[in-house]
Amino acid sequence: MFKIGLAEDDLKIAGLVKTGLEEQGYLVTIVSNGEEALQTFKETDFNLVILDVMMPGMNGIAVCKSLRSGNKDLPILMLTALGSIDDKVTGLNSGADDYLVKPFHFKELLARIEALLRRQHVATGKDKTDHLLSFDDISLNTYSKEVKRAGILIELTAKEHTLLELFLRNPNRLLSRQYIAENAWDISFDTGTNVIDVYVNFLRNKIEKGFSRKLIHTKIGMGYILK
Amino acid sequence: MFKIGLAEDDLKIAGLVKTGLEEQGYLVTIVSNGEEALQTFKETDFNLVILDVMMPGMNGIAVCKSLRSGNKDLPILMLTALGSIDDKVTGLNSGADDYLVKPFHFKELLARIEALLRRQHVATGKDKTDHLLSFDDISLNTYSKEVKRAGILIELTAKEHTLLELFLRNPNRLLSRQYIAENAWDISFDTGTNVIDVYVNFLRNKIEKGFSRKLIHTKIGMGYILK
DNA sequence: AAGAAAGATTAAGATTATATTAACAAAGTA
DNA sequence: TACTTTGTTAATATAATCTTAATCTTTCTT
Repeated sequence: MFKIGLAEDDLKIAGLVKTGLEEQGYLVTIVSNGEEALQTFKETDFNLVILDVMMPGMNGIAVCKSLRSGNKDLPILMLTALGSIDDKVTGLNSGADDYLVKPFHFKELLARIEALLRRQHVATGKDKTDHLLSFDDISLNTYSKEVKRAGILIELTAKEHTLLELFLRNPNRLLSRQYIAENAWDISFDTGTNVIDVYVNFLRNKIEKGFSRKLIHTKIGMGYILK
Repeated sequence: MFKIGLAEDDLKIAGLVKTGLEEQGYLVTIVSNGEEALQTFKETDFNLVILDVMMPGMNGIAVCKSLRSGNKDLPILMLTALGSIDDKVTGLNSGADDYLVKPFHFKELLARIEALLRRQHVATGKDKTDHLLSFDDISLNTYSKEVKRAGILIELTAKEHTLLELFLRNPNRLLSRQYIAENAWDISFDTGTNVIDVYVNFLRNKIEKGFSRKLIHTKIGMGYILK
């Protein structure tokens, strides 16, 4: 459940946006001037705020700067009737993440909100679609434990699954045998075992045989990498 | 130094954007169709990519989706002549972070790029490029273990990689054989070996052959220096 | 300039790393 | 318990890397 703050003095617009967002399952808090916005949105539990630039008293730009100085993570979307380029640039430079000009289509506002939230969540690692890992044409669902490549279901054993998950959580990154041993097995010292090699081989047979692109590559003397 | 990828088939626009961004200190790589975009921007060292939606062959939406599946972090900005709301929504929903309609003002593009990069930096908490070592036109990614010179991928063995990394961590600094032996090999006393000389030679063959500038220079009686 | 020292280059052999297979052990299931 | 599946170890084959040592080239010293 995402909590969105909306600072907008035009009550008609505010109401429409609130209704629309609530239909999408968002929790919306409306304020109608800059001071109130600053006061309310300082709270840490807002996932995103929408600021109108033109408001009585403190304007959106000032609110944005002030919010930014206290909370660098908060996604801020500016909303305004001003359409001139300089206004947009000023808005974005004051710390906003996006800028939308009125009149706007609700659909576009929604898409921009989603883009911002998506990014926020990817970056902070707590994406709501976190259980879906994918790379190239392979995907792994940590809930259903289903693995598919190019749409084709692949059956993996528990260890193979764990190993693939480790690779999918670290794409384009070389994983040393040591690292794999610690994270997919519970080996913290060198036991002289070759389980990892054997399992990489098992995994390759299942996810690469019959497909043209290789996924797991060997870097001799270093480890394995998914790319 | 941020590296930006630009996929745009209109060479006039591409040129203008490139020039403008380069004036701001960005490094810009242009491609002119979707397939090329996918191929080039899959590389791990782009900080942001700009995709035109309408391109010959694979379009921007498809490129965006595919890039997203491999790299969740990469900021993507879509650029297009289509101004309809549905196009914007489709673009944003395919994984883009922002969407700009042509004709646009360069100032706005720049402000939006800066907003995206700012967010990226804030969200990841630290310089996202601290695993990238570089000197002149050579770069080494300590995550993916990829080495490139002037954009060309160079395959190094484990020892060669370790040796290059040592040089890149000590640019413009003379490294004695003793120092190299201790840090890239595990030799702490003089064994009378010439492995280092041999490996510097191997490394030179891979990173200097075919390029005009020398990187590793010999200081007779002292050691080697990267400059 | 000649000889000595330092470094570059090459090739062969030693060493190590990896892929693959099979056998065995452990765990789960009927 | 017997059977099946999964996980682990070990052995082998193959390939790549690393090291050594010999020779060639350049630089330094006298």
